[in-house]
Amino acid sequence: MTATAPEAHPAEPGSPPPGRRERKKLQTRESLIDAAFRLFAEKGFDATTVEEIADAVDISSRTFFRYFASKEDVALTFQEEQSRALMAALAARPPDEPIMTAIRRTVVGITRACENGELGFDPQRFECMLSMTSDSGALMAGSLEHAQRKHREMTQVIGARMGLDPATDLRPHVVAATVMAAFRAASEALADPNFPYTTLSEAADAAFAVLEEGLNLPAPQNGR
Amino acid sequence: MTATAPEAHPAEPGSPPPGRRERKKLQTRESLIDAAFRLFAEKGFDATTVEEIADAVDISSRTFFRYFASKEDVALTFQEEQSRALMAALAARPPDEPIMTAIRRTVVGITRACENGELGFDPQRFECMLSMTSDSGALMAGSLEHAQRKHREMTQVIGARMGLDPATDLRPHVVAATVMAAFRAASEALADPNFPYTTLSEAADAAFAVLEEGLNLPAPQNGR
DNA sequence: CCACAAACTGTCATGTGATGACATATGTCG
DNA sequence: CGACATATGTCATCACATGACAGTTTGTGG
Repeated sequence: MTATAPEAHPAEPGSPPPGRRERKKLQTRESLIDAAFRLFAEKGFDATTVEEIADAVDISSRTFFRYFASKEDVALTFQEEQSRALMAALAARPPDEPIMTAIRRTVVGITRACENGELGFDPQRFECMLSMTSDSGALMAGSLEHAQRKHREMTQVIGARMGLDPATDLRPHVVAATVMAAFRAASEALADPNFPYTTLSEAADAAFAVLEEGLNLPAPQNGR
Repeated sequence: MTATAPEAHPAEPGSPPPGRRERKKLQTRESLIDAAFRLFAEKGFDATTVEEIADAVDISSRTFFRYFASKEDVALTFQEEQSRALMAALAARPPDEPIMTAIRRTVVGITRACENGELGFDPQRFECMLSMTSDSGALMAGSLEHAQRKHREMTQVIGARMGLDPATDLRPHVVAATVMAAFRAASEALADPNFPYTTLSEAADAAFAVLEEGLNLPAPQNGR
């Protein structure tokens, strides 16, 4: 968690990964993720040990840690892809949209894509992540920390879109944080059975709607 | 982190703790916190081991874990007190204040109190927490998770103040999340030397100001 | 094709956080 | 004081994580 990851990213160079070595590495990595999520879904995050994951792919646990910095890290690959997609989609929105509108549409769009499995991975993983995250405190913590790190990138992207320098203007920071917040509020509402929302994208859309209405207003007792 | 805490709270019953046993327990607890923060300040959070903390108070490390559920937990006692104070202060605001205004004043007030040591603990701890949290990923994660848990209480308090039921209305959730977000944005701005803020309370006030102005507006190139 | 360098892997050892089990010491109360 | 509850220490154990070293595979160049 705390240490720097072993940069085992999906690889970026030329489309045909030059050597067989690279291919094998990628394959091992994917197998690990697969096995991990299978076990997570089956026994939960905390109850799954690194050794089990490693055994499932027939490598030593030591080697596992050469692919992922921590157990959380495997699960977080998911959020990593998600936020990568999100950032890209945001950058592609028409530049004349007001910022929150652009963000709302982006977030809701990406979330929906996740739910529908249009993002290159099994939508079951999406659901798996959601439940695991609320079950395991450790994963929750890791997930929040990951979001926090992404937050910084997000601030840059938002700043660029707003034409404001995040180094000197607070506004991009506040916008970025607020977006995360809306998303988080949506997650909680989704977990609560009292709410009518059945999908995260739906709940997120509602949260953004609240945000756009403005927050300060409803003074306690009189219809505003 | 993930497990439930050993409910070793400051104790709540009659002002004079009945027996000597309770007193000793309380004292041990305080000593542990003291020793922990001394070591944290000296060597950092990650580099301090539970054994060292325990040794400093001359108890076994096993006993340490009977007082605190985890190493993070010791550091988080701080945030615990802080959010307790915050929640109380919020509930005490005049009920006719618009919600965000009430929150802004509460948060800024409590933060200032922390900075000035008016909250029953050494303000150095405040600073210590700030730097530790940004240095240690583990503590950062723990801190975020703690905030997440507090978030739920906060949502209730805010809901009550707004006269809205958090079980069926998204708005209290979004407000609570947004407040946390503003606070977090302020923390980051404070860490960045480019910003002119020298205290967290100052940065937080600025963040809330941005929030009150509204977020959606600045379309990229033309004055809104 | 062979030799060499680089990189991947396994094994072993170690440190740390966290928890269960059990015996012991200490405070509490009749 | 004696019975009881609770706190603590010791010991054992597990899981995550990392460093060190050796063996193996792969890529490269003669």
